Amino acid sequence: MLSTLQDEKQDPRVKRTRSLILNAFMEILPEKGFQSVSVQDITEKAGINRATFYAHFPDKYALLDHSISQMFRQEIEKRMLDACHYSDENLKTLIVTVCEFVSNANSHCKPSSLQFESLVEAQVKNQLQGLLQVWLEQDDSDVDAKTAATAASWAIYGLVLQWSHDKNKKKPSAEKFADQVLPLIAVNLRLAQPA
Amino acid sequence: MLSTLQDEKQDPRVKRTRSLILNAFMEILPEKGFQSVSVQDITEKAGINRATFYAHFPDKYALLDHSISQMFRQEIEKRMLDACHYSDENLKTLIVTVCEFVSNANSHCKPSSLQFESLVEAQVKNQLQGLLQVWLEQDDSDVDAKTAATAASWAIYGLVLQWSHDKNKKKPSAEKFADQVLPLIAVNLRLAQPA
DNA sequence: TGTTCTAAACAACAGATGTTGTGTAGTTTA
DNA sequence: TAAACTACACAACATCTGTTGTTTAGAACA
Repeated sequence: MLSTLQDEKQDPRVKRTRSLILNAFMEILPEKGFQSVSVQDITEKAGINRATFYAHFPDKYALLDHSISQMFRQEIEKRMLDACHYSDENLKTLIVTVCEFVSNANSHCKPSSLQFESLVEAQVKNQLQGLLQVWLEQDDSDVDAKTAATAASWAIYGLVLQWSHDKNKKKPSAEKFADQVLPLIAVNLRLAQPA
Repeated sequence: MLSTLQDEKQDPRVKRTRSLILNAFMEILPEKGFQSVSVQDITEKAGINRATFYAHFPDKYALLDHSISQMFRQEIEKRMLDACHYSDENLKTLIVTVCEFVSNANSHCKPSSLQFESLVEAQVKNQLQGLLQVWLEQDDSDVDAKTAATAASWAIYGLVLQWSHDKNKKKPSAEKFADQVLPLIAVNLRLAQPA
């Protein structure tokens, strides 16, 4: 399921234990939800001693943060968004990716909680911002890449969250939604002038 | 310091205890920082029993959320931003307000923590979004107020946060910063078309 | 293969959270 | 003004977190 991160030589026990923790966490999350899962729950499921958990992660929040980061990065890599340049088509794919990711995160972790959602948010926004900034810097335009990437990544996330919380029967598909908001985002990516 | 919220008839003990909690919290926060302050600390400072705290707030996070909400609302009301209409001038004032609020929050609560910052963020964004939506709905244009307010409030917060974390010697003042990002935000508030 | 190093198990502890039932005190009502 | 209602104090409890020192077991090294 979750592949190991570090390709360099690592003590096999460390890799094994870390993998046990991550796998146990991903199994238990849909059952219990993030808020009510405890470190004790996770370590029981993983079959390791609770004190060992703290050698790998400072707390369950760090574990969630790491898991989200890894999963979202996989979604980006799967679509090769990290290896392409800025275009409206790629921006649309990015927005759809975020839609799908947020929807999946919320439906596989019931009941959701504020802390869960804010960690998902922080992680996804961070990666969005990094990616958009790289895209813009490759583009050789005179836009302030950092400012543009910040405004756009935050706006994307805000809009996606609103879309994902939409209980309306007429809620558009992720594709249609992305088409609708694309102009709004694209203009941010063009308008930020260097100070 | 903190005024009571409920103007309707409320048991004086409830008001008194609540006020003790809020005041104690605001006193202890700059000393200890949010992360290391405990409910026990707060109730000791307030001179009430710990179990009583839970009759008023489910946890310290809810207490922080409530405090931020109230303080930010006061900042909005102080500048009468809740009683005016949308204009570039008022939008600029709003951005400056957020800058000042975020700067003050971060400097009066050292060491800051992720959870503190994400609660400040959630609360400020929420109020920003509400206010911008009201402004746009009053404006009688054909823009999708909700979408525009979402994109803009998130972009404002993202940009302000980046500004507030800027360690650069040449960091612009809040006023100058607001001038710089105003075009970026303003265009969001004009571009969201009804679906 | 034996030695050294490192990760994990284990038990125990202190501190904090969240809850509960009972008694006390303050407020409201008739 | 007494009775009824409600908020708070209090003590106790279970659960969880984070930490620590010691022992055991696995991995790396010579």
